[in-house]
Amino acid sequence: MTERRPYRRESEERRRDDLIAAALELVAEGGLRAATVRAIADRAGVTPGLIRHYFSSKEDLTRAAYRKLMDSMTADSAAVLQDAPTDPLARLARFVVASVSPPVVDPVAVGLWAGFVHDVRRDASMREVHSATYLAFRDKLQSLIADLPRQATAQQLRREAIACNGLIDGLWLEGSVLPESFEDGEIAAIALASVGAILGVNLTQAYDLERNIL
Amino acid sequence: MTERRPYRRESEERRRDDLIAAALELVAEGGLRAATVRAIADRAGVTPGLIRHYFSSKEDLTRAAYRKLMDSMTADSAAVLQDAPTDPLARLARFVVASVSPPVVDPVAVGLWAGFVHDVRRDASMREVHSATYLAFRDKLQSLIADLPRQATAQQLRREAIACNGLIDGLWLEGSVLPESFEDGEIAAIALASVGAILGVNLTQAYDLERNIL
DNA sequence: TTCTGAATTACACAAACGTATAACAGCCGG
DNA sequence: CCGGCTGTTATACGTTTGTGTAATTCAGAA
Repeated sequence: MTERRPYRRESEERRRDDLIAAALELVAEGGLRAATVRAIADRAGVTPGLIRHYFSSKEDLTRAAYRKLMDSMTADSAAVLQDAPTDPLARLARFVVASVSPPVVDPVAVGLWAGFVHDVRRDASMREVHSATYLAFRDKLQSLIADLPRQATAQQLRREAIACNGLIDGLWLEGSVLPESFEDGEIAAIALASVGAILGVNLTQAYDLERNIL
Repeated sequence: MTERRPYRRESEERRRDDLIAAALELVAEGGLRAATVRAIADRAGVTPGLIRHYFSSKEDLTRAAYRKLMDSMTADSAAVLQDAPTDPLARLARFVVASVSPPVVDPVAVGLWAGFVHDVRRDASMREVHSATYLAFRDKLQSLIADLPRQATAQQLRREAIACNGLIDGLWLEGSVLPESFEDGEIAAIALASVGAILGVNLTQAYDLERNIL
């Protein structure tokens, strides 16, 4: 007659969220390899069997976790523009800076992203999630660029958006993987100057101006 | 009396190289998870035990494979400048284009890189390999920029190199993960235009000019 | 040709993996 | 206060993992 572990019954939504959160933590720390059924259950404070009660397989949980990650990333970048200024230059400047600063730039996020790369390339449904998120971010960037007081063709707009998005991604990558190689604010300053150069506008000035007003 | 598998004795270098190559193939295909001792041995045409004869542990083999990957990447980028023109603008243009074109831009390479990210962050020796390779590439880029007929301070040079490197990395990433989202040569054209804009020079023209001469 | 030693195979082992199933216990409607 | 539904735990199974060790066989030296 051994003691049986006491437990609480939780709502399905709560349990699924907890399990997904636990899985993401583990993937961030040690890659998908570290996110075993037992480790996830332990982190979430339940026993392994419960996972299969809420997810038909470990792969199912993995997909759910990836969706959650991507959704929260898009939400973060969108939140920056919530109370943004009306001046197009200042809006773009703020968006750029936010994209290469914490919490977006974060070793954990890169680890998470890297952990899913292989599954994204293999699994069609995960690739779809990835593609949608990526294009949503780029489209938002492109709309911010289109609002600038300039003249530009559609093709030029597209290419500028791709370039700026690539620059942001690259700086996001480097800043996250090798954070000790850069001074505070250096990446943000570089991002502003470079995006401004690509677009032919002065983002640095726009950012500083709006900052001083506040 | 079962039949024992026949085999050939090979040099240590040959065997180590084969095992490393097999490990890299598997990591590229399915991440570190797929690179099991047995799978690597099978791919290399030997039995699993042999791996531990040449590598003290699987982790040891992993480190060796990562070093090999990074070394070959630096070698690839260096090879581009082997028979490069003398004009600084044309040299930089060629380097930029090569960095965002095959074989550098390659889904396999991104998969490989992503597969190692976690181990890079955890293991000090792997982080050192990563850091050295990254900085070597950026330094090369910075020296190419410094050769341009312009005036620039040391800090400005550093930041321009970081920006261009980030842009190249980002385009490398996007072009590799979502190759179907871009037309042929589009990424190269974007890279030339954007790097040129960041540095205040016309790289597109320099690239086309040198191309027409050949 | 024979001998020797090192490269290679073969086998074994404990731990950890994802999965399946049955037993328990918390909680809601009576 | 009490059944019964089901969320949850417990346990077990077959596979695969990395690793350790002994047996074998290839290739060069003598």
